[in-house]
Amino acid sequence: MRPLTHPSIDDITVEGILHALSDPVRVAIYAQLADADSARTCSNFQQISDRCIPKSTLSQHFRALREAGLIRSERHGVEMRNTTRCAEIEQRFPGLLPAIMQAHRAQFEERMRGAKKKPAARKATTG
Amino acid sequence: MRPLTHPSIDDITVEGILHALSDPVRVAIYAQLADADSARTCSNFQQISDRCIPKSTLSQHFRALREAGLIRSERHGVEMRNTTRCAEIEQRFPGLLPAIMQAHRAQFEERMRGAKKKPAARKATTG
DNA sequence: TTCTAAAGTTCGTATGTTTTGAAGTATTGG
DNA sequence: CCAATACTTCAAAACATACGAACTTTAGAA
Repeated sequence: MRPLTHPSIDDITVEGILHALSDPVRVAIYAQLADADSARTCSNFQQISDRCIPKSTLSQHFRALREAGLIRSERHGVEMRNTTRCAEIEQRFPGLLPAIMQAHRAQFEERMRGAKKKPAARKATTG
Repeated sequence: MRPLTHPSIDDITVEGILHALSDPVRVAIYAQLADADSARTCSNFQQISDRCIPKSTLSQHFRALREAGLIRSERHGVEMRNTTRCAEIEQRFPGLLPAIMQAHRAQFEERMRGAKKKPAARKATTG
């Protein structure tokens, strides 16, 4: 088992952050970590999530977040505790994470509202 | 040539925006479009960019931006004029794009400063 | 110590996405 | 109609992602 690598704060990139958070599962994990202190471990998140995501897939998602510099992972006994690096990132890219998470919350709430009335609606303009 | 499709404002997602802007070429295109009114066409951007990016690749990048809802493309004669949809997006996800573009600028300026002194420096903590 | 369970990680493969040269499509001007 | 311009589409290779199976690490029990 290769040792966990975390990028130094200076090696964290905007592109890396955006790519990591452009996945619905990863942004949900990150939101859980940032929001409360719940879902700190891999299986903790697996239990909480409504969708059934395999362990191996979740492990890769945590790795992606870690290598993008968004979270820090530490082994505690048999489990892996994950925490956000939001304070560091806030210093390097002020306002970035709050704006993304705010937009994410807004979208989530909008979907909740939409789910009550119209089960599925698609639209697209042409030209 | 299939007609251009632009998502309606309600179908634009945070994940889609983040994914589109997680590519260095696309975020550079978007920055050009948002910043000045330069680089509005595909070949216009090709001339401005320092890297040599094939036309077909650029075309795909413009498509990705368009389908994420970030830009609007209109044919004017033989060329394609691209404009940002930032006003619409600002209404739907307030603060998101400004924060991303601000972080992008900060990173760009930092790279410019770094390029003068240390040509290449990598660091990573372990554990 | 050895066994077993729990929590993650890694590997291999199937599947999906991205890049790019070559060929194709609109549009304009001669 | 023909040539030039400015893209777009296609197809194949390169690269990335998902997930089951097998593996590693740690803790606690026997």
